[in-house]
Amino acid sequence: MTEKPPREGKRPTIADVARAAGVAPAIVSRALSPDRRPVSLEKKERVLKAAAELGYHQNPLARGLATKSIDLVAVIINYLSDLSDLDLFDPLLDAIQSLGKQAILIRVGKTKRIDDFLRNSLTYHVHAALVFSDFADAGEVRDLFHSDNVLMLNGRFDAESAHIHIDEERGINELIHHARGRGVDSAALVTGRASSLVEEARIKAYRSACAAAGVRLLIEIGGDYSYESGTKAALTIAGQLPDAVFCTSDSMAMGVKDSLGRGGRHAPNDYLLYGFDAVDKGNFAAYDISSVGFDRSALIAGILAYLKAPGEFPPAGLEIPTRFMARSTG
Amino acid sequence: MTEKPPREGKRPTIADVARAAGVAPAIVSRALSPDRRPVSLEKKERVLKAAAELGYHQNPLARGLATKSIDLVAVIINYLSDLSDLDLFDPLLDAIQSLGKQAILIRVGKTKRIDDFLRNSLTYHVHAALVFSDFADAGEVRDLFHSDNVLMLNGRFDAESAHIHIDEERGINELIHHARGRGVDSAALVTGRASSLVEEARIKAYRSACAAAGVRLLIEIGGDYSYESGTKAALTIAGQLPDAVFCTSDSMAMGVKDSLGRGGRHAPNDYLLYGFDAVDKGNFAAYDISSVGFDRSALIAGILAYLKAPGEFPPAGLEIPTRFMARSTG
DNA sequence: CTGTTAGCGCTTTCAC
DNA sequence: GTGAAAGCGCTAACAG
Repeated sequence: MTEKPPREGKRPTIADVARAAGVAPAIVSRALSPDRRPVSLEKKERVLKAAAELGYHQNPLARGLATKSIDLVAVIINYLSDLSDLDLFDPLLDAIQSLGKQAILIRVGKTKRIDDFLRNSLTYHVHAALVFSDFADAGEVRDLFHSDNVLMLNGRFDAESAHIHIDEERGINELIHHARGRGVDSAALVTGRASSLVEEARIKAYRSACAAAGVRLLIEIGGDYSYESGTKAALTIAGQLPDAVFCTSDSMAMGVKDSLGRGGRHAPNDYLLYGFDAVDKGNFAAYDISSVGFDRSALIAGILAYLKAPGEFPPAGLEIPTRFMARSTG
Repeated sequence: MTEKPPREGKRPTIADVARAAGVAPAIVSRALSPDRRPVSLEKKERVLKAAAELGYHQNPLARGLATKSIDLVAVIINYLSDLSDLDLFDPLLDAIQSLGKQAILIRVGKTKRIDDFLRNSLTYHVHAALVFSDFADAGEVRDLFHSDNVLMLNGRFDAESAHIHIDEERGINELIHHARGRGVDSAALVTGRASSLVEEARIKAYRSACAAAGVRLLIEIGGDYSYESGTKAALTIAGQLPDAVFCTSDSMAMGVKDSLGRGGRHAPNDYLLYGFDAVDKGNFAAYDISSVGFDRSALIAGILAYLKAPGEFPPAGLEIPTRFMARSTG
């Protein structure tokens, strides 16, 4: 595919195509637009032919400047670190690209001054922002993006903001119910970073479900979702092993399993073990941990619907149910 | 932080700041530039003050159009699916952002017509492209990007292209040597997609290292790097269990371990098991698999150096050695 | 050092 | 349906 721009070293512009096709630049713009715009069929064909011959490709910067829009979707996350991230972001990237858009992945980490590195960046002008990170609430995020197309997926939404909410309560209730049914009387809860609203709600759901079912929560141990923090938490738990250990992430449950296993305590014989996330990619035989999960393709579909027509997204947000998934540890 | 643009509903432009500060637009541009550009200290201060008061933020689209450059780095990958991806891309994102740039993640998948969805996109205009995917060779990639700043990390480099090469041969030689030292005489090799140049080289390295060390390669089984493909491969291997099983990814080794384990065959007693990648995030106790790895921070540092000064990158490319890492399975 | 001018490449009025 | 012209917001080049 050898292409020779008319001017050496420079890429052909719309003006070059116009000259080659013998029409005005505006006609080229219309002919090449995906929308149906008024152009005679004959000229349109001439333009298309000329564009192909010259190897013309639109400059998205110039178009963006003129239209104040850009086919970029910002995906804002805390970290890319968990197995469940793989399950989610790989299909998400695919979905975004299937729309002809591209994803710019913003890893917030523990940055405090997020706006410093957002304000002057392209991110500021994206078509839409998908906020998984809990770094900011809906109002702050709206202020941070030029676009109003902000989809909150971090639980920090308000009346104005589009959002998708994972109904974790339902799955957690099922889980506790299941544990109770297997005779669980006492339990330990291993949690993630409490600074997250989602995590906070998750913890509360465990507490109230336990209370309602009559499961005594002997201890709560703070982790950070990671495998390592699970192994550490288990050290504390081992002292007084409860009937069950609930973890707010699968990775932590894996850590708990290995750590307690080293002390000869094995699930489900010596205790019941429950994780959270129900990762697919990480559903290894050695860690077949009962968990709470949801239909990721439903989430992706919801996001896709939002990206396609943000205006038509249900104002009340979208709700995605979770379900308890029994595996071998509980 | 309430900001009121001079014109209702519109964001302040450089012209607004110039007016407020009583200087010319060009002065504002210079004053706000991160580079040291000729501006009197006094005016610079006036500009900075006015900009702050107006809540001015640069429009990167306009700057990009004028300068033909943009602070965006394209990261081109096949999939985001493996544990080793987490180990690599999380710190990589962090590194890119530490440079004030942002990463646009292109997931090629099995797309054939990659250029269709690249040509008209912003990707075309990025500051640099980091090519992990093996979708194209150096020449094609150069043709695909406006920028000449393409760093090949997929093994498909040529004399002209900047590249970082992971010297896998070294680690593989060490691994085979180690296996041989433990009495391994026969082995099976479980491979990934052979379409990848890196994988092809990896397979060859195993073959020649085995030949050199006197290890008979009884069988080669094609997988796709995934855990599932490892479990499948093990079904074939189980028929005639060799002394060792070499896998070109840790995930496949995990699958092999579980699958053979179900048949009562356990490493390292019944056979030796070796993976490849030496993932950290996925170094779970249940899968403490001997593997080949490299210093990921060295790779990140190399990429960072390239992004900072592509012109000063060693023309011969950068070489990163791998090492065998003995764990409990071999 | 400063300010004016001329674009970057595209889309969008708005007359014709 | 068509095309001239006016920007989008910014920076580079050039005189002053």
